[in-house]
Amino acid sequence: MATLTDGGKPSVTVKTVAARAGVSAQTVSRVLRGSGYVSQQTREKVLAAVKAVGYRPNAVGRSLRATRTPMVGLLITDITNPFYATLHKAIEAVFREHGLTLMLLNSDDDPQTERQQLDLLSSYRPSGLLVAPAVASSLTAEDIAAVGNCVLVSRTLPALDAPSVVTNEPEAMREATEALLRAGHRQIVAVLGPAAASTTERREAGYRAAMAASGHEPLIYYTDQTAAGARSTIKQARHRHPDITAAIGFNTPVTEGILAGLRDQDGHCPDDLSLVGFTDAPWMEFHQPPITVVRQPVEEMGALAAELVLDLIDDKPVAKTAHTVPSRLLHRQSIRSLSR
Amino acid sequence: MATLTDGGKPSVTVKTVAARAGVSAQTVSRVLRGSGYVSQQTREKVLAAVKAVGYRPNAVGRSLRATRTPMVGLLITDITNPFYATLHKAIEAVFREHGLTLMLLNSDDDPQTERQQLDLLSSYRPSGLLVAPAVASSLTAEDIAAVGNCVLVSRTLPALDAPSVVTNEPEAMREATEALLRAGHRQIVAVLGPAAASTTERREAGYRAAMAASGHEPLIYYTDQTAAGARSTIKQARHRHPDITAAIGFNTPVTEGILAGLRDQDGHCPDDLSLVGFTDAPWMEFHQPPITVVRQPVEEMGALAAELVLDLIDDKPVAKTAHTVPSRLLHRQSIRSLSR
DNA sequence: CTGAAAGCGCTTACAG
DNA sequence: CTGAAAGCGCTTACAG
Repeated sequence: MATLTDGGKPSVTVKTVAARAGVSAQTVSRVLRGSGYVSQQTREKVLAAVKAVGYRPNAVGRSLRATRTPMVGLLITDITNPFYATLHKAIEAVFREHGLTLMLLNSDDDPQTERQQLDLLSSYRPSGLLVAPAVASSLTAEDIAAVGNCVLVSRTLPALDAPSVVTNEPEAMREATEALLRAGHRQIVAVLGPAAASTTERREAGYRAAMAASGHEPLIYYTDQTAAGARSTIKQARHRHPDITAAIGFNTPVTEGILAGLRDQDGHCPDDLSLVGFTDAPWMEFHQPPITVVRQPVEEMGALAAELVLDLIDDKPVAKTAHTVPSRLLHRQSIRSLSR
Repeated sequence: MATLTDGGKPSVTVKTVAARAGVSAQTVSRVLRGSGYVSQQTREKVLAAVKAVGYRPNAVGRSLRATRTPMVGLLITDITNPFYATLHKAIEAVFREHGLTLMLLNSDDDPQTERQQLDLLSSYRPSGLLVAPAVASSLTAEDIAAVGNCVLVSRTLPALDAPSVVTNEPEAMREATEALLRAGHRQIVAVLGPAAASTTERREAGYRAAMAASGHEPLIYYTDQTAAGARSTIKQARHRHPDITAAIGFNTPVTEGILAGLRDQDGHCPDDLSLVGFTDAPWMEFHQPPITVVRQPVEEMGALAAELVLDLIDDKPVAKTAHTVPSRLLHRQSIRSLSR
């Protein structure tokens, strides 16, 4: 197998094709790109030569000449979070139609790794960038401008005045909290993500608004947004506040962690703890009880974010504001009614 | 924002740095790569110049010269299948340490898309490739040799004589089936993936072996390996064979589909249907009942596959055989005992 | 220890 | 409709 540096056999390039077809290299290029006028006869000769010599285009040469690579980065915190996996799929589908490659980069929610990954991406001179910034992200407006055509997804960052795609988290979270309040719950713990994340802030605001409006005390726990973190957090919370009757899960992993922790304590949902999740997952539908959840339109968010990047690439005007896609509360059966 | 073609301001290259530092371009290159001898004084001058002019390396130029890109492709069927998401994460972690970028490509389990994605990857002249081939994959040994340093993951393909990383599916599946048989089940339906997939073949073989050894009739349904497909399949199976008492789920999505379909029919696990899954997922632990499952060592499989690619790149000998990582059955509570 | 030259594969002006 | 020249940014021999 080839190493990174060995020469190997002389490679097949446009020149090889040109020689075989008896034309010049740029005529080959024209035929291959389908741009400019080429006579039918020449085209056929070239195509035949391409087959004959087994030519395979080299994207690196093309990118170097173009000073841009037809590639967009997707810099997220964790691909094993199903929200991001679904987002990736939706974005990729849009870009593929437009001949753009989506390059997935994991930051592990670590600012240093995030910066490394961005530098890496940036070294390929990509055409655009989609980011869900890390919690303590150190990315600046300049970092992002250096790549260009950047859109934030799900998470935003005050320092970055880029367009973003988010969902109406405050309203959706308020609605979720109100559903619990309406069922008679008063001690409702919100198990959130990292305090510094924009998603936490926005969801927390909705929770607080609902609690304040009803005159009840908010109870908030921050986590690292993972199932393991939420699992120990919910146990701690229930231990310290035995009067908790309901919980809200920040995202799918956190909701999983809440249920796992509850089970660790031999508790049952909804008898011992009512639950509302944020972001749907397949298992929530057939879980016993089925989990009431704020359903985020993940595919729609991905598609919109991709379209915004395409608009930026095409120099179309894009508002540097939050583009909001609505979520809605999906009532299932994880809320126990406390009304008597 | 920049389009793909506009010139923009003159870009900062090694030449810019060289001019600023009063040295030649290849001295800059030497300092940046840390290769060859450079005097301490020169190194400092160059580093200062790099900062002063805001130089950012261009990987495209480097790759063109090297005729290889330090990038390995991961061509899978569906990133929203948590198995692949976890696999991606594990592989990426290994490659990152070695300065290799992992490029994720979705085939949607469609042979045509798979070929397009491989062509795309191949146009970047990557250093290696990891593939879980599509069901009716048309990939040939030549296709793969053209990229080089290829390792198959999870799924294999007879036409491809490449090293592969798999788990001991026949044994693990046999063990899972035997656990059901031991609990007194006789009508056990195996809800598998696509008939043509190697994973289906291998898991089916284990299931058949166990059924044959116990003298009971196998009952097999093939699916498209998605939750939606399995959902309608299990309903159909239970309708046609009302005596079914147990099911085996091919992978996480199929196991989800079985539970969803069971619920659609107002059935309950394990009272109306015992269940064993293949491939663990977080929710299976706290589901009521917790799901008994064959746990695949996904991270380990990913790490091993990555190491094999690294070995191939380094021209180390790698056996073109299946490298097997053991799975084991994790007993939880989704099997109802029928013994009286 | 450092530099001048050449070339990786492609495509963009510029001619004809 | 087609071609000769140049250059995208980098690094590999080859000299000194």
